[in-house]
Amino acid sequence: MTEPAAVLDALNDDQRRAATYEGGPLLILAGAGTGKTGTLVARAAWLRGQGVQPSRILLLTFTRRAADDMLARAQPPDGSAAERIVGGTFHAIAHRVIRAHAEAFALPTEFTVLDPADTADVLDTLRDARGLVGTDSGRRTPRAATCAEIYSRCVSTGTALAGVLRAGYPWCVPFASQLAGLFSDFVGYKRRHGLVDFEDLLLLWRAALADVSAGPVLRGLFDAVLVDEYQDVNAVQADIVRLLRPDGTGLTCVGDDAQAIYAFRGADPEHLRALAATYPDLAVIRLSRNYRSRHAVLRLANAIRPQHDGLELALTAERGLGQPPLLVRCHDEATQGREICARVLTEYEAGARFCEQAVLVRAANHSDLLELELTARGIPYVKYGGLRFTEAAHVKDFLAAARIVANPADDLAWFRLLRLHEGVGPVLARRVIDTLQIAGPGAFGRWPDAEQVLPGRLAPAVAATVRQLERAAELPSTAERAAAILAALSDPLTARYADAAVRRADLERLADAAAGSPSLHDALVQLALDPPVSASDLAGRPRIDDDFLVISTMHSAKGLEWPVVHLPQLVDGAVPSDMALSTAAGLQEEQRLFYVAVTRARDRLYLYAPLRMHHHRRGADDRHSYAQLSRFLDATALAHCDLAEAAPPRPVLIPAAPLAASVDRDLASLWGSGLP
DNA sequence: GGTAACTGGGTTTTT
DNA sequence: CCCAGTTACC
Repeated sequence: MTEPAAVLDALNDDQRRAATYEGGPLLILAGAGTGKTGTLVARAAWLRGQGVQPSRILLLTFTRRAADDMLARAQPPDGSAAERIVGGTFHAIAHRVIRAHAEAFALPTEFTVLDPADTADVLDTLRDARGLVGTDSGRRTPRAATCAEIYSRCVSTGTALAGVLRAGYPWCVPFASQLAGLFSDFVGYKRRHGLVDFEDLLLLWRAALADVSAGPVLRGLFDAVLVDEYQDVNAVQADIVRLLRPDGTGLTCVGDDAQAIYAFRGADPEHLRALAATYPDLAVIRLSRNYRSRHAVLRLANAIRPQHDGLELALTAERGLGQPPLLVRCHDEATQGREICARVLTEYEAGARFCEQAVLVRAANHSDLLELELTARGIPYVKYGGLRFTEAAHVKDFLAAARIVANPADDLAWFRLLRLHEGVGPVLARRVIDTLQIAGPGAFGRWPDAEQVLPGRLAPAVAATVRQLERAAELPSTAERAAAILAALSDPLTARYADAAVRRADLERLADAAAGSPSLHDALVQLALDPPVSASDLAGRPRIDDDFLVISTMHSAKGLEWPVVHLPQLVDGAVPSDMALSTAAGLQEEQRLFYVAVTRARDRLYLYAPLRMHHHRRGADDRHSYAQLSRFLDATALAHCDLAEAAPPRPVLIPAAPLAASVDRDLASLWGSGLP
């Protein structure tokens, strides 16, 4: 552990003032790249120096990576419990609290945590009863995942259903009463089955903190609370922080309202702006000396940064002038793909390895064409964001089987596992589950009855899987159980997926990762709260000599930096996303997202704007449209950029139509042109 | 009656 | 590419 004094010596004046602030509640307004993490770590060290026990310091973050990062820097990894700072994501800490007092929350000790996909599955099974299927009087009903989003938005913003629908889902307004019914069914279902979703984790923690007898106990566990990325808290999380530190003593919040990009999951930078009203004695310390980016990059960043009264901030460069961002106009998306490849290679030859360069996109599919081009040219890349590993079908199958082994009463898991078998659809699966009376104890014991429900030709395969899972439940170690589950799924997976071998390799890694947990249940909670971003993520870091270009969504890039950053698709409809254009708030969030993307670059920043956009459509009618340069690149912003034109597409040397016609004539001659 | 195979329409971001 | 509706098969 580094001594507090040494940690403080490494700080600049503002950072040191923040780290050693002795008054009441403190807001550190930390711009991008201003050494926020180091300051927070130093503050934790200073608090220890002031005699605060590490175990009485709580550090709340939004990603586990951020939590691990800071904990690793703030304390030795092998200290005793009393020497360790308590840290994690809001959800992870909530889970810890609830699990420790499960009986007070009327939950089984090993309650199941529903991830958002599980939530959508539950809603899917419940929505028939509320007439939320198919097309209702010509209108398409919201999809299960959309219902889940709406539910989550209501809860995490504390807004009534009607308001959420009006603001964000106007096309669902006609279904308001069905949705209301669905949500109340959903809550009932969760309570009956001992299920807890992400929102519940926070709600239950907040309820405990607000409780007359439990509140003071939970509050009293900590002397200091440090909250990272405060601009990303939702209403419930803001309440939790307030309940943890009602008078603000020992509270430190770090954030930057210009980097708030999670409104879609209920976050609102107003909570950060409201801190001053909540705590009249709030001190605000700004960190504006930027140690990441060159001055030329920061000029653009400062030009596009949205400012708010009382929280203005402009970044000043500590790393020299550098080159201005380069805006490259491209004929179309394919040209853009070639152009990015070319510039990635130029940078590579100039000394920037692939892993020192990142392509940041607004939506995961914006890199589709680029990926084709990268593959064609043999440039290795890894992609972050977009589809998550745990959303792949085979991973869900494995997790369902694991959930059955951990808790045979999990009927949602049974539903998925049974349908994995050839010939078993929703109706048969439901019947089997009803026969097994899954909700009660001893479900496995009733299997012989359930087998009678299945047609003779299907029963043996399903029975084999179930027997193996039953035996897996009796194995002593997590590792053995995970292996047994994988073995049980072997046959059905092979039958279901053409690429079963690849998928099995994924699952072997998953099983290995799970083997490290004290119990199968712990492994499942871990996976729900902190899903691996990709299959490669599970295997640990790629080897040190491996060099991959990084493709990431702008959201997943938050908090990271690269020497060279490429930002494609800077046209209206992509950046900003057309999904966000209808509201002023949506557009502001897009602008903050663009700000986040720009401030990831250390040395060089490339902006790309295709002038012609391709729209994927099945069949022959692929369409193109002419694209407007992103509205974020107005005259002020462009004044800080250099401009370039991409190499034009190759001219057409031979007109294609006559060639095609001659090939068609040759083909026709093979079977004669006319039939008798 | 129930499942699989096909077809047509819609695609953001994630703890 | 996923999802929902339709059709064709057991």
